[in-house]
Amino acid sequence: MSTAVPGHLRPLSPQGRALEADRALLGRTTAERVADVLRTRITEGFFAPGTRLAEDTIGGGLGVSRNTLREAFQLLTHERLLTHELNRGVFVRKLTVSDVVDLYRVRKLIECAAVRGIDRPPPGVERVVAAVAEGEHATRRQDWQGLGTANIHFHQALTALAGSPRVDELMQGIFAELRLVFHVMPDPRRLHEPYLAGNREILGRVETGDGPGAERLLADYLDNAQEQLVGAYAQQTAAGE
Amino acid sequence: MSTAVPGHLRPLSPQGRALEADRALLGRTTAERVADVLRTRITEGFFAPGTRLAEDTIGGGLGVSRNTLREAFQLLTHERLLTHELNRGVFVRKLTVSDVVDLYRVRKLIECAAVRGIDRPPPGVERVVAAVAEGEHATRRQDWQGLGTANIHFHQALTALAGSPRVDELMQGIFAELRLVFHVMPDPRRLHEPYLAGNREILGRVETGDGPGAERLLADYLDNAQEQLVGAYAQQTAAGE
DNA sequence: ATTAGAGGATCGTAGGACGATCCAACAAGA
DNA sequence: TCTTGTTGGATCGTCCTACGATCCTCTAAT
Repeated sequence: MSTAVPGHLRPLSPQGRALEADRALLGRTTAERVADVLRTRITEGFFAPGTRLAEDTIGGGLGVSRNTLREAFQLLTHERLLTHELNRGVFVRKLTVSDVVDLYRVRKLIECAAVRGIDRPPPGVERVVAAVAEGEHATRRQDWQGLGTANIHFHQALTALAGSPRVDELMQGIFAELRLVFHVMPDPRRLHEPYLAGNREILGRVETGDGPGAERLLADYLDNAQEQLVGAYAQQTAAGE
Repeated sequence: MSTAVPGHLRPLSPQGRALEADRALLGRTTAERVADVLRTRITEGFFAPGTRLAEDTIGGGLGVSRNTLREAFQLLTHERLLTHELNRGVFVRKLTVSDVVDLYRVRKLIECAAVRGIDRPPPGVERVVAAVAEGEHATRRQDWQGLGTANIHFHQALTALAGSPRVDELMQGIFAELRLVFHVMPDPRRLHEPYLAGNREILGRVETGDGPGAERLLADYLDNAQEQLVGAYAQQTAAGE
């Protein structure tokens, strides 16, 4: 089951605060760790969309009981990474075209709103800067997979500007779903490289506190990306069936 | 576990379509039905925030096995209605003041964005109209609890204008959390009645296709509501401890 | 070729077991 | 008195087994 931060321990001493990071390793159930493993496998493409994850096979392979595994499955089902069909089992999610459209609808709504209000260099820009650098680094190494990841980090950093834990969580899910889409697409370079320049441009606006400018760029950026992706994805999924 | 719509049955005949509504009762696991029961209990205030839900007690009371119950708990934990503490069990969530602040941050972000783009009477206004009517009806009957519900319906209808299933789902969770807040507040009339006029006013703007106007009203509305609620909630929670 | 079964695989749910963890109460020591 | 063990009970985390229900596939009969 999922962990809550126990809020009633004791007032944190400085040393106590230093250990806070390690808490993630402790207060976690097996189911959560299993979910972590599977999540990674899925988002990295090891389990392709449509793959069936049988309780027996996976549970046996990971050495956990069916109960525990089912809890992990449920976690991931809630994140929309798996779909669950009654009496048939769980499958790696296969997104429809209209899913992809909705993904971009949400992105436009949230990401644009997150930057619109900016009127000075906002707290949290460092993460945006870091993500752009990460993308350029990956490009130099011709690591297109890594570029895709950096791209996602860029947009996560943008949404983080909204300063809302709930929005961050929502978008984390959105981006995880997006990865599912990316994994059925060929040629990751063509998929990700075109947006590198746009990222830097948007970063420029954010750094100078030009929220409306950033929003405009971002909106165009996302419209473009959606058009590209949806077109290619429609073909891809049509071909796959 | 959660149910996916089986997409491979057959093209729906007219009669088949008529039965679609009943499917909710069938293709659902026990865990989901249990979650429904508990969700209702929680949002209606039967289980107050902070209440512990012991596996034994609840499972025995509902006549389901621990496995199933744990799945239901997990569902609700994901909806943030329960918190789970390792080796201690699950509790009805107690929101902090900063939770409430975040709730309103998200509402402002989403709801405003949902109405901003409007430039003509949008599809889906009927639901907004209906919600306003529901609120006025409840007021006439002095049903303040019902007014609160109508209020939530109003805002759900607004967010639905964005036309995004994912946004709808997010906001459904947000409003469920909000109910948790309402239940620790006394005097539901003072809590909900002041916003009745605002609702109608906003509806007016939406109906005439004045998106920006609706957004402005809504932003003020939400700022006000947040201020009111946070102040009272801070007192209330401080008093409760 | 279509349809109706039969069989096998897998899921949904129940129920039991046992170690691990937490909490409260109590005892010993500074 | 306050602090620091110690102990016991309650509850959780995880595993295991079991069995009916459901779905899928393959075969046999029309």
